[in-house]
Amino acid sequence: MQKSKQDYSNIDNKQRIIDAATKLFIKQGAHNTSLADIANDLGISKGTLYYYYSSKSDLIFDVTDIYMKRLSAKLLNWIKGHDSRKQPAEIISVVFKTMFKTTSRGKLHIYLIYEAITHNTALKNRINLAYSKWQEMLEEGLRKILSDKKDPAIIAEIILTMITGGVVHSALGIKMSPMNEVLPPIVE
Amino acid sequence: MQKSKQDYSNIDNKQRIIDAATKLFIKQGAHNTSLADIANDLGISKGTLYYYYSSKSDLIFDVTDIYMKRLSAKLLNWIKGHDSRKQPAEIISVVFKTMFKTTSRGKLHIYLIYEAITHNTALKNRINLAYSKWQEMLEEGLRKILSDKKDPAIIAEIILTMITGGVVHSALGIKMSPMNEVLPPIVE
Amino acid sequence: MQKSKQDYSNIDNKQRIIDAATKLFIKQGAHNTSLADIANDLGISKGTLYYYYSSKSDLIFDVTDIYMKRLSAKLLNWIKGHDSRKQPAEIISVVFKTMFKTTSRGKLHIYLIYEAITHNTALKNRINLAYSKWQEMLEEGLRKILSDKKDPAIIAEIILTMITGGVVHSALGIKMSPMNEVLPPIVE
Amino acid sequence: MQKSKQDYSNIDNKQRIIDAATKLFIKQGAHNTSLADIANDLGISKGTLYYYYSSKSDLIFDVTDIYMKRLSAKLLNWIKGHDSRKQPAEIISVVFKTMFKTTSRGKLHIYLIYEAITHNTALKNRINLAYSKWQEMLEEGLRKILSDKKDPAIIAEIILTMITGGVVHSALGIKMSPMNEVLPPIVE
DNA sequence: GATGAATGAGTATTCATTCAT
DNA sequence: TATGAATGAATACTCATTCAT
Repeated sequence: MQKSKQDYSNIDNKQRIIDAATKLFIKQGAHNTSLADIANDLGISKGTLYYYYSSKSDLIFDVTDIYMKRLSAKLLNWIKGHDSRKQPAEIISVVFKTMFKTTSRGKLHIYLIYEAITHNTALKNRINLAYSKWQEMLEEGLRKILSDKKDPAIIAEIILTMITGGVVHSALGIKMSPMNEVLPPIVE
Repeated sequence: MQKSKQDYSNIDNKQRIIDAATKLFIKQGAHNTSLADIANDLGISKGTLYYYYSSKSDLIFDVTDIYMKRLSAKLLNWIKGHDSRKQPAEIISVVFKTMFKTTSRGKLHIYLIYEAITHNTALKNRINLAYSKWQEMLEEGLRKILSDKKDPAIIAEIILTMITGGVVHSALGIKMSPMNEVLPPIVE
Repeated sequence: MQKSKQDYSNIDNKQRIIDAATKLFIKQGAHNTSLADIANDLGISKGTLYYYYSSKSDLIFDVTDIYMKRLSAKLLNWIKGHDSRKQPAEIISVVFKTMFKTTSRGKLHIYLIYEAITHNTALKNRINLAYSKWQEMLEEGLRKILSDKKDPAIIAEIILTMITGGVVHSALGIKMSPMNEVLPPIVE
Repeated sequence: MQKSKQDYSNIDNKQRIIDAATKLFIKQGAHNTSLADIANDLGISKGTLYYYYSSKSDLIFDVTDIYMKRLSAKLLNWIKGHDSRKQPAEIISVVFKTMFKTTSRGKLHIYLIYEAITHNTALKNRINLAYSKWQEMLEEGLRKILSDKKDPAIIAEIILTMITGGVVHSALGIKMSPMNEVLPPIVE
């Protein structure tokens, strides 16, 4: 029992670190956030940080992992829950908005992608994995609501690409038209 | 005369610096390229670099500026030159290809956007400006080839968003369907 | 009874620690072996290590102590056992070989000496003690096999110095002639 | 001219750094001397140190190189200058003493060897090179003063081994008999 | 006896920037 | 114009040691 309790607290501490890191990454990007920043934010020593994470990239990986899992969960919820009596554009608009809102949360998405691209590593694979899972989930969800003329695979790909592009544009402050104007030409 | 000649050579030197910087930014990203790297590559001293650029972000700005101008020029060429007898999807596919011929050029795009987002500054405005110009140009070009049912403004926006998203996906190594499969549901 | 049993196990644990430390010191040197390395190797916690050894240098001392005792024992065996009908050079060659069978063991010798020199302490005295004992033992052994013209004290000193030098040279990869070519000018 | 002057001062600065490093290495060993120590000692910033030496091991290499060259020069002087009317033991005693004195200067010799052994690299080769040169030089010198019965190569090897061993012993505080008692059994 | 957690001082290295000449 | 030299603040990472439980 004691052991399990200890494990639990250990996980809690890791979670606390991830939370703080996520918060700071959102503000400044991973590259511009030092381990000292994170330790300071948590009121712990840098040494303690290293007790839980033996390198900065390990930490970045976990931040990414958890972030991606959260997005996947949201997508899954949507697939299970959407009301098929509505218009396709309207339905998809919800996915888009949900993912977009989470995604554009402080540019984290872009920062993590940047890390993946510049420092190669496992991160790229992790993000790739997430994207192919999303592609599958979206396809499955779209199959139920699209007319037979549309290929769910292609539409899913378009939507994913637009989500990524939209996140970047939003971080750049480029204005986007509302979804109910943008989506119809694609899905209807 | 002498002055004008000096100015000219001054501009040449700036251009040389920008070229070297661009080359290195493509390879390693702006953040991971030191001024020493650039100076070395050119065979000049860091001091000389500072004679032409009083800070690293000034240099990054100029690199971005020139890069964006070049992309705009490519887009303009397309508008003037495209053959309106072809299918819309096919035509737009060419835009995409001309703008980001190589993955490495796509990487530069992301790197510069990253700098713009993380270090705020004038860079963001510069990129914004480029994007709105592209939006206009695309709209104008699309007006000639789209059926009346489609709104060129919305389609232009979709295409631009997909270009940005596509560049990112390609840098991540996410497989994309060929444009001529992706675009039809949107433009036809 | 219980107490004695506990003591016994306590000694066993210390011995296990010394064994692991020795193994790692041979590979990486004492300076480059962290207490975490040793604890990991043993599958115990760093805390436990500190239960048995209150500082790293205490541990190094014990490693040295046991190592030196083992070498002394080998030398003693030689003195008791050598066959005086053989040539002196041949006999002494055996001493050398038994003491430093492997280069790795030779490396340990140097590493420990380095610790003794850089961190002064008791270590230097401990090693000194070993060397004077070896000097005595060698003298005694040589007395039996050398011709009367040779002073066993001086010859013993020469041999010990050459052993130390030889160990260092071997660790450096400096080629050495075989002992039976080197020793004759000295002992015969 | 100005260039040559600048080069010269650059070399002077490198020399100043090497001198300070040597001094501190003698006191504490290379491993225990931080670059901050050296910079402080010189009253310059760590950044400046890196202007001249791009890594610590580069600096250690140069310290070793210069130290080895100095020893080689001393040996050369001896070969040119010794008086062949004296007894062999007496002559060699001078080499031994000269090298020994320089060598035992603050344990530097051992520290550098330690670095070579633990951190492999180019250092080992550099030291190896020095040793083989010394072997040759000693051989040449000995050929002139030894009786025909002695093989100069073997005697040179013995002497070098004893120098290395003697340096270590001296750093450990192990007493050595005077050379005129130690050498005769070897060279006469 | 044993351990997990926490620490803080230290270490090599990087880099944009400044400035006298 | 051009540069070599100097800097100092920052950064990721290491490790012996302590201590409450």
